[in-house]
Amino acid sequence: MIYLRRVTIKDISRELNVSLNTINKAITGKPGISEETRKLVLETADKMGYKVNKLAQSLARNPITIGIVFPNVWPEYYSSMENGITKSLNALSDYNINAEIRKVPNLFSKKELIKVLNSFANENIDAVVTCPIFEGGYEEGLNKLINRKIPVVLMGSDLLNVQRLTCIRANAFLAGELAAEYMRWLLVPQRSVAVFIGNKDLTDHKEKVEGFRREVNRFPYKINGVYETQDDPEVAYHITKKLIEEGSDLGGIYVATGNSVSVCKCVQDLGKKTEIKIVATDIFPELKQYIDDNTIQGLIFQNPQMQGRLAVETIYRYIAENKSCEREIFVNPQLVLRSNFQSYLDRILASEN
Amino acid sequence: MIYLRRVTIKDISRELNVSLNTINKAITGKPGISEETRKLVLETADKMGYKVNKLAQSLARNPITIGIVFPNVWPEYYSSMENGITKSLNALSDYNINAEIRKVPNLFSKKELIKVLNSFANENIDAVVTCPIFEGGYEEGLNKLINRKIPVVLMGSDLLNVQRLTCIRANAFLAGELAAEYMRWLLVPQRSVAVFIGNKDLTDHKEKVEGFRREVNRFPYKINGVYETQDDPEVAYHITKKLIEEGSDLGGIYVATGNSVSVCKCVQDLGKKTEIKIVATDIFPELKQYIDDNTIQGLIFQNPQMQGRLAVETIYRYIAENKSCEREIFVNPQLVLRSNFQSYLDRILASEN
DNA sequence: CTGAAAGCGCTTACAG
DNA sequence: CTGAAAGCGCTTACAG
Repeated sequence: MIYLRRVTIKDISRELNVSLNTINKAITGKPGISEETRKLVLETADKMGYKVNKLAQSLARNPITIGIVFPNVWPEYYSSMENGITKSLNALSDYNINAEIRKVPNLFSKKELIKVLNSFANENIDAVVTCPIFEGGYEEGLNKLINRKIPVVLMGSDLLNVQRLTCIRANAFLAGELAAEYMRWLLVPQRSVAVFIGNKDLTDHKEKVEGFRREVNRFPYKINGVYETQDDPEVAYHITKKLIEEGSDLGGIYVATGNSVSVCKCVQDLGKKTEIKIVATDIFPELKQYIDDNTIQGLIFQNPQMQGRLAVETIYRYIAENKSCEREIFVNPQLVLRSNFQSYLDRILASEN
Repeated sequence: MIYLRRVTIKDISRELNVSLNTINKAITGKPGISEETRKLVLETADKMGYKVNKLAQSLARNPITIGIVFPNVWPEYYSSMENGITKSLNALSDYNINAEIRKVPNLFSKKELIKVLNSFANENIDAVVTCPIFEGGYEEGLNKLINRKIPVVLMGSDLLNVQRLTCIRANAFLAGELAAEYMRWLLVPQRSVAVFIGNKDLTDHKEKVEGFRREVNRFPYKINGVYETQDDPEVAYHITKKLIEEGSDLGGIYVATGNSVSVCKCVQDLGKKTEIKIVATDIFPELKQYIDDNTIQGLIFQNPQMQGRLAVETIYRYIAENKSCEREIFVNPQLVLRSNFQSYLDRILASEN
């Protein structure tokens, strides 16, 4: 392979005897030239094997600003996501792109979220990333942005009644399936499994239950019930305790939400560690002890960091490079056991500083 | 966050009344200025919060060429690796970097490999990536490069007696551990497990066995034996058949190398599908049917594509950005089950075009 | 050891 | 609708 100088707009300019400005307009699809000229330029560019140099492009154009807003909860999930966002922003910092990150207090802060979205609409922001939690209620803020042609990327869960650019989220259905498939090997015959979620109204949690159900149907075991922890560690502890004391046939718990630490504590407190198998969700340092002492047999890692990275990269490509994107982008869950837990944790912690 | 113009070398130049060239020399560590000036420039740059713009840098400097050579075998592994390499080269194409990729016929082509390395040494190549398979025998070619200060990155396995820049490889030990930990749940009590490798002399395969052994020691099951398939599907079939016909207590097979398809076929032919659990290695389309019909219960994915990506990115950072790198870089294996197999396969296939 | 100039490949006002 | 010029932030010969 011999090094070949790349074709540049100068080459096209020379070839066609047309100014650089005209070529730029043709290639970037900007108005102000005749269709005839545009066609000629595009054809010649294609023929000559021209490919735009993104570096030169970024260097020359005005900076891009992304507005980002998400709830200040579930640190093991949202901090990791923010981390992914920050990481990819840094990676793109030379590309003349920057961001404005804001947070709203909790999952239920719809009004606060709309307020932030409105302020983005007035601040000359080029694109917005946000995390809706429930199935609706954000339209007021989002539609104002969309009407102004500001692309919106949703993360975590989708909204059906909003013309967002794309939605990036964990494949929750697959997470549920994977948990059920693994649980099958852990379970002693004739035992049933309880599923813990945060709240039945959360799309993400609904889908996990659905996936888990579907997969369980293939196997000779049953779901004991689906329980809402309301994201409260005490509730999680209490439900676990009640289930165990009921003396049912409980053999496993799939914790599809946070609070797995409470569940582990309870199982240990009641001396049921070897009897009840636990498959939990997400990876964070507090889980290490429960992994090491075999209270937890497996984890479903949702890779929130990757979701953050994809959000920034997708927007960048859309705005700076004019590239279309998939209507939905899924991040696939991974199954993590004791032996590889540490390697995941290391990677997460390493990327946090 | 208000948009702040970045500090550039022009700003420093103005501040110190020193030419751009001098500042460039100070910052890039090039010779030709006094220590005094260098120190002053570096301190001022730091104080002003200067960060180099890599885009502008790449645009201005001469192109970088990487020489890459690996054996033309194990397509499910090396093609994926090459794919990762090509992908990241494309991603970096605007950065004024290109590559020269060569292949040698097989695992044992030491002489051919050395010949390619020698030609790289004479071709003004800025860095070399190669895949040694055995523990030695490549020194002649590698040391010539290293003596000429051309950085060498090893992939797949390491060489102890060579001053390579870094070695990027799958964490084979962890792959073995993970396989053993999962196998534990699959295995019916009192059954043993056979381990299939390609060749006992391959570092990678040795380490897998070691990791598998270590983890098995924690559990109440035994290793039936370690068998070499010599990368021959017929040998793999034959060994499987012999083991099953011996009527031993065989309950599972960990296929740590290629040829898992032969193993599956044999197990099916002898009607032992439900009795013998299989954990195999790598992900490729031919495995789909054996995953779907539950002949294979799990896969250890070594992410060869990621290894390729990391090789290119590491070299780029080292040469273009003058960044040091870790002495060893490990890619961690992942456990894949039936429910998420398709999502991995899709990703691999999608990235192949 | 230091500086002034040209150039990398593109975009962006601005003039015609 | 089209063009000539300046500029993005750096590097690279070359002159002094």
